[in-house]
Amino acid sequence: MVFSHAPALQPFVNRLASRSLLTDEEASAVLSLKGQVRQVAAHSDFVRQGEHVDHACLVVDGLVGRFGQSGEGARQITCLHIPGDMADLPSVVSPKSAWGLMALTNTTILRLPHAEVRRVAAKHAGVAEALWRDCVADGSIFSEWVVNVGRRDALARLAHLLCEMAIRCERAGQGDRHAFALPATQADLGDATGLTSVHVNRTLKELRERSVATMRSRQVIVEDWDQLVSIGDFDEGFMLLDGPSPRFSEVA
Amino acid sequence: MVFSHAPALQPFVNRLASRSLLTDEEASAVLSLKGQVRQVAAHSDFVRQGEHVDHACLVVDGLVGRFGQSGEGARQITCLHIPGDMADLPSVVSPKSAWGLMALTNTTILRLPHAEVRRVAAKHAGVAEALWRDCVADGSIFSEWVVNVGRRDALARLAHLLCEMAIRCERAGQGDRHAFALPATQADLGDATGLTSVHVNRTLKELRERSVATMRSRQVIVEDWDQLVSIGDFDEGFMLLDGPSPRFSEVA
DNA sequence: CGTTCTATTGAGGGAAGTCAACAGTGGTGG
DNA sequence: CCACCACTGTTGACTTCCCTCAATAGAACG
Repeated sequence: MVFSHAPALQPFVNRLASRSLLTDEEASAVLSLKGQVRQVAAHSDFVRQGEHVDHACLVVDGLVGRFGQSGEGARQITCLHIPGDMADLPSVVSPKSAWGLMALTNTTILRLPHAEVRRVAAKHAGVAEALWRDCVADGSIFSEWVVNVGRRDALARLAHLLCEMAIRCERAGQGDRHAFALPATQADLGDATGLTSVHVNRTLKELRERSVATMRSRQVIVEDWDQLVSIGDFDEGFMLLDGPSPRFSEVA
Repeated sequence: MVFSHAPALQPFVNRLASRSLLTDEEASAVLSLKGQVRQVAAHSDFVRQGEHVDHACLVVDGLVGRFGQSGEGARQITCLHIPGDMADLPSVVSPKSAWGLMALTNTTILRLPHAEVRRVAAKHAGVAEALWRDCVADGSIFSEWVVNVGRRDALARLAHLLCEMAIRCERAGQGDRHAFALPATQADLGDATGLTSVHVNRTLKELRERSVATMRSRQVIVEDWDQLVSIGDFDEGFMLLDGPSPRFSEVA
């Protein structure tokens, strides 16, 4: 059953509009995309690595992890997606999924057929440009995660992750940087930071004891933002938050 | 001085064409891009993190590292770029560079003004699509690096990196997977894998003693490809090498 | 109201880091 | 053409951060 998903799509349009200038026509073209709503149970994979997909998944509610797997089955989350994110936008352009997607908590997604997205992108160059830019923003986050996992110790890694999620939740209108939802287990955080759940536990304890941040019942409370930023060596430059880039679609 | 850079651009067109279908007109539009050739000395940065750039850098010859930095100055290379790669293609769409670029060896680059690239992308939707897809391919590699650095031990990390570079060099027509150039120091490899140069040294020694691969005078000799793949837990799926994806630019 | 996740804590081990010394290697200038 | 110097590679001894294993407590769920 297909009807207007505009309310579910609005956060995604907002996300696009934060980095790209969209005309009203383009914004409403995106808002009028048709798709199917799906519920995904906590801890279940809904896109497998290597699978060919013909739709993209917009996170409407919940939390999604994009992950890769090592041969021994160890999982590494490479990005977390919150409501308003298109978790596998790259698949629109490259339909064989090089990653898996899992729901970390009970999650609602909107499945948008590639054909739909492609049609809109083909018709509106400004939309194609915005989607391209959105992929670049995600790539920039992956890049920073390589730095995080490769060059920072456990305390800094977790602090960095919390900073990133704080800013992203704030911008998405889901709480603010001092209090936001992060419905992931300590094991999930370990998969995101390249640590074990045991070490995540000890590290969170240290952040708590230093009165920097506390995580309880899937909520993060940041008591000392500046210290969290300092411990996490966090510079938000990689998130590409400087406002819309000039559009070039119309240039002759 | 501006003249035809078609020979320098051809490898880039080949790279694009390996993942995207380009018409002859589109290919020649890319080939006719104007730019400036620059020499960059080994170990020098030529794009700084956070800098606003107005051109993209095509690697013509040599080896380039894309990197991020932690607060203590520790460098983490997030991607290596070989000839034919556009090292900072994402900047075309997001001109504030969230990463730095360094030459690992004496390198020749071709600086292509964003305005030029944007003009061609705006005129030829198929080129825009190909560039978007190229950014996605790079993003997929970042993602895999997160997995590599986060979930594999030193031996596997290096083996994985060698596999990746072997395939990429082979596809770019620079040697084959059993013998290719990798003009990086052991310290550089450490920056790429999140290890210290000392540990890279010990680990390369082990690969050598196991008769899997040898690195000497900036050349990698792979003696046992299958074992290298096995040790590195390498699955080339993430490189998006399955041939051109269908193009959607013309769809009404 | 048990069952099953999830969080917490301790003890011990191991992979990689740090520090330091020395050996190759390659480029440059006298 | 050789001598020097800076860079890169190699190896050893010691340290540390994080992992592994294991046991228990707490929370969520039916």
